[in-house]
Amino acid sequence: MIEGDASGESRRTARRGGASVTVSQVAHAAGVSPMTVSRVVNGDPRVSQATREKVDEVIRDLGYVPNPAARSLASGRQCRIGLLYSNPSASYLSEFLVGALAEAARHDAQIILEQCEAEADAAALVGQLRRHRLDAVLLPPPLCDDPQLVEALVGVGMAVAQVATGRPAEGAHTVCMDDEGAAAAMTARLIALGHRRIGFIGGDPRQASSQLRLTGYRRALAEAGIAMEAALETAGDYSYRSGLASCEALLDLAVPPTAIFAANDDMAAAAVAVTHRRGLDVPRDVSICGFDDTAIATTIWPELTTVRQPVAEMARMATQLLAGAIAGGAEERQAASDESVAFSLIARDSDGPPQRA
Amino acid sequence: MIEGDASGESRRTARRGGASVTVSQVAHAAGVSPMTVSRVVNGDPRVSQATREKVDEVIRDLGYVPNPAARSLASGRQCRIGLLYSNPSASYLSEFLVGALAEAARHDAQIILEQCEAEADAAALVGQLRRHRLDAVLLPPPLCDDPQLVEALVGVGMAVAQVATGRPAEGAHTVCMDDEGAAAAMTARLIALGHRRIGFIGGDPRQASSQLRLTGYRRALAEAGIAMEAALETAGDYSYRSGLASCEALLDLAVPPTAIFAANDDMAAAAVAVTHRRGLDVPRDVSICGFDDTAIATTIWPELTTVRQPVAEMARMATQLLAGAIAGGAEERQAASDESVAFSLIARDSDGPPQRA
DNA sequence: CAGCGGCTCGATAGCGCTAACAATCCCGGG
DNA sequence: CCCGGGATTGTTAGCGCTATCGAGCCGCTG
Repeated sequence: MIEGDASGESRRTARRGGASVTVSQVAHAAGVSPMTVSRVVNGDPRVSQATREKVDEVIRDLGYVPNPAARSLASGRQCRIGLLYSNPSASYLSEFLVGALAEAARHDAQIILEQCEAEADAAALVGQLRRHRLDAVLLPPPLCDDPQLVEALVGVGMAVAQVATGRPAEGAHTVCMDDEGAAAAMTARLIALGHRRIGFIGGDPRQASSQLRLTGYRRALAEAGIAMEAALETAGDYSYRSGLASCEALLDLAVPPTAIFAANDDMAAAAVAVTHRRGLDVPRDVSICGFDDTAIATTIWPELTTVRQPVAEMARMATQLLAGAIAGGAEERQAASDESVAFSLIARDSDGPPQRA
Repeated sequence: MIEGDASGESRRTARRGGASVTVSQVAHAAGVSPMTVSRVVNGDPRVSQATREKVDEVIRDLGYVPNPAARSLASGRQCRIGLLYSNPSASYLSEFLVGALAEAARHDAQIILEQCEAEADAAALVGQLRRHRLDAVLLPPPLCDDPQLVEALVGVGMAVAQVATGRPAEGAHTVCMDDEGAAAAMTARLIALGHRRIGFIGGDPRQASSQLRLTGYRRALAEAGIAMEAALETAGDYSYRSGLASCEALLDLAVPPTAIFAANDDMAAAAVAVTHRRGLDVPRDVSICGFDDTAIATTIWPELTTVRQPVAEMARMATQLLAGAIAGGAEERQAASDESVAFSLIARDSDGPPQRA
């Protein structure tokens, strides 16, 4: 009897830990019904300006925050997004996760990580996903390039977003960057700096991006009227080790290139290491450019001139697409959208004009 | 009459998209009450073996999966864990996230990323966290070493887990690795290989781990009866750039060290680069060891011998601690536990016995 | 054989929120 | 002055699950 409403409140908090404010409390304080509060919170347009302001004020005063569990239970709309990954580089995954999680928080969506081997049986995988009650799936490379997997996922009615894929699938959302254009732009940059012999270190041929980047490189050369030379195109696989070997081969040429463009930063970093070991300076003797703008690009010295692939932004967009698709229901899910993000060239310290021999 | 409950089902799915199986359906099919199904699902011991088996079977047949939203609404226990990060390295964050998310999925907990500047006002931050309805906070380095922040968080009754902190706070859970012991072990390894002059590249003095690693290095030297030498201890700040400078200084000594132990992998990678650029071989001329086993350790060549800090595992444990604390309620939250994980030495190709001069 | 405690299990009543529909109000036209 | 219709707000009834309490049942003691 010491506190008037203690019994009511203690009863409520008996089960729960936090004494959280509910719609009813807000409604009572604002002199409206809980439904109206709900409408205000959800931005329903059919609420008068006056009411909206009053409710908003009470919400602020009381520090009301909607309970997401109750919300998704009542509305029947929930949002669990699986992120299937196999073995992308740590920095890629990290940036991807940051983007996806940031957007997920805005939609009260949950991101569920799902490790998955590339060779896994698609059917078994789908079963696993259902067991986790996933409504949508985020597919970063290289998984996004597996047509069987994507098809199986779309087949069971899941919203699917392929990020940075080279093989857009029917019914799946895609968020891509113009890899070819970016590679062409970087090559053109080197040409503009005065380079005529530009070596290229290719990526893993099993990933679609590799081909696109090579094509971009060739296109830029062609547009500048520079003859292609097979010896200047070496085959890597996106690993540092392969970059080492490729760069050695390039520098061993009778007439070595004055610039090397690697299809990712790891290989570019390897090229820098090889070049240094040979007593050459970067960029004075050899210009070296990378691709992706991953952590290693700014870790090593000199910092790499590279193409910035906005991974976080792409993950964010993909997540948004999925959240929208889930909220919109089956109809909108059909209208899979293809978004594209802009790349940008990040000029740092690893390239410059060729040495005047 | 072909399907008895067809009408009921269609009515139910009118609102919702997915025709998900509910407890009631399972209960009906198993001939028990919904409550009993709930008990089985939650592993309540007060259910007879026979009933449990029957229900389990039906659950499997129907593919029932509990609805997490309903569950957390009904039980009042929800689990939103904030992950405050400032600017850790991408690979660290990535591994951390993977561990945390994996464990979070097991507890139906949600991880919410919260970017946060180190200088941010603790009070303002706490408000922000409440707005996101966080129940617990995961604090990776370097944020975990901010006493004000931790205190403020614990003060408002949030469960807090400091990961890899050097400053355990009252009332916070901690998950740590024995940095000092690991540094000592690595140093001892180099000594065992025959090295007597071992250079050390220190980390950012503002982070607690730096001091611990330096202490471990010194302890191992002392235990081996090797005199310490100030010139062999250089000051870095965990960045590649600082590793470059420190390594140059070390190799410029009148009698350069035969081995270099860097307090993290980035600086060790820089040391490898400098050594190579001087025309020296690693490990033949200089052994180089790192710390953390981040991506760069296996990216560069030779791959670094380093200390593996099980970041994912630590994040996993921290998340588990938090999930437990939230589920347990206020009483258990008091009993903040301090877990410790084992480090391990990863021997790769960057170290070996000193050259017989 | 009444009575008691332990073991299972079911009925009830919400958790906080929102769809769907009902009610109300205000306005101008008939 | 009454009525239809748009704009605004309230009422009802759950969403799927679980906390709580009580009912039924057993074997046991006195």
